[in-house]
Amino acid sequence: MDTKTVQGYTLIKDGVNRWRIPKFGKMRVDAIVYVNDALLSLLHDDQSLRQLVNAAMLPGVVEPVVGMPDIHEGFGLPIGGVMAIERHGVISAGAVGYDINCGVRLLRTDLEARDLDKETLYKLIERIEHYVPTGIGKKGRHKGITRKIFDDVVHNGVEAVIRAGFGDRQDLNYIEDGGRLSGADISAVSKEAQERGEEQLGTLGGGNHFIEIQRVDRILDEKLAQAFGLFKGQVTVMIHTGSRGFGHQIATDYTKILWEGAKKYGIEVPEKGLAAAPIDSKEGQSYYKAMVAAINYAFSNRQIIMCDVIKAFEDVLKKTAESMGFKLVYDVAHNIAKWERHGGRDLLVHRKGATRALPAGHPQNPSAYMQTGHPALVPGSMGTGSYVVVGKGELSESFFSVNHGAGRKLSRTKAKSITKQEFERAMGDVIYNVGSYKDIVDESPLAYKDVEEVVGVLVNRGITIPVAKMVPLAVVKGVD
DNA sequence: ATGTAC
Repeated sequence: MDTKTVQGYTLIKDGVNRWRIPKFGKMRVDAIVYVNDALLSLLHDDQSLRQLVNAAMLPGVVEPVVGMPDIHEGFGLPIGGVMAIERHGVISAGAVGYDINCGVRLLRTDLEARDLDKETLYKLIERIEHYVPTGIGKKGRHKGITRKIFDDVVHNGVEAVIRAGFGDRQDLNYIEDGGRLSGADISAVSKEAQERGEEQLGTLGGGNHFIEIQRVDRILDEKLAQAFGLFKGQVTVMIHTGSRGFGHQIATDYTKILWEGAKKYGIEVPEKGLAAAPIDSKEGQSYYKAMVAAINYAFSNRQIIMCDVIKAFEDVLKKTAESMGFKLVYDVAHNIAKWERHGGRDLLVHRKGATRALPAGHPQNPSAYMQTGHPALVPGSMGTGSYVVVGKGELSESFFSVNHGAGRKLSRTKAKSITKQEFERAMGDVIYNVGSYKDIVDESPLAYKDVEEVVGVLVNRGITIPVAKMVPLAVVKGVD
């Protein structure tokens, strides 16, 4: 029997790139981690496995809790964690994350990367920055409109911003859950969160959020790529952002409320980050209503940003969106909790740094992707590359989830010690909008795991099909 | 991730 000890836990190898922590102590279910040896050895210094083990102790948790190959330490559930809870179990804000419905959107075009020279790329990112406010605390350019439609947005999602003129009704078919979950209730959201939300709709934010102009570098599955409108040498645009200060405030508010709730209902919570209350309780219900408001908001935020990015391309290239072939490929959430049907029962699946990936034929696929499975978007770091994959095979164990990115290897603090030379070398020819490398050094490719390796783990495990790899040409990051 | 602090 192949075993390893990491973070004091004994893991048993149980299949290709699959390690099991059998339940012990207060764990109610086993934990499974999808990693290879190299990625497992990166986990020695962090607390991600302990966090996964702790999640396995929560009431109502369903076998197994799952760690993805990009797993690393977070607040509560690790980033790269999946935790499904049965109907009468608990809901946890920390298992969704501070950036509720952080997610990724991919746009395709008919443009060829070879037609965009450096000067044009610089103009494009400059123009994108003109339209899309970036950085922490920034307010939206569309405040006049977004304040008016705010209530509509949180309850009805992307449909509301489309009604206000951002994009086309067709877009709804290319967003997870049609860009809206039901059950939002603004009255469950604090005044403070509402104020932050009204002002920040249509902004990118900071940290790992980005807008990237990419070139399709490799097609790995010709048939699926064609179905997604992707071809080699093509220009694509990837947008990575979430619910900004709105979701953050909700997460902050409810972490406190659920912590008190846990005490009130006598739920043993192993750490503050996993603060949780019964789904059926007043506190749990309120969090769900507020969380869904933030989910709808984040989908809408990416919709507005998409429209602004397309406007920037129209300005610079002096062509219409239509003539450039702009089309939304897909939009996925990777910090979310939602009700899903698994194995004949309704489960509240918490995904934190994990992406849903429904395979071909799964009834929950949007109609456009029923025959193929929907694209799952896996951004790497800003200097390396990103993948489009599709789920396949034994995905039910992970509740139809795959990894969400490369995953951090160095903490932000540790990444600060990367030198300018190291940073520039890692960025290669990629153009970026930031003057000083110091402003984004913690987002250096060197701070991230190797996306090829991370994606390869699930490919080799037989639960994803790689479809296309995109490499960055130019990236817009937010700085303070 | 985040008006990065109760």
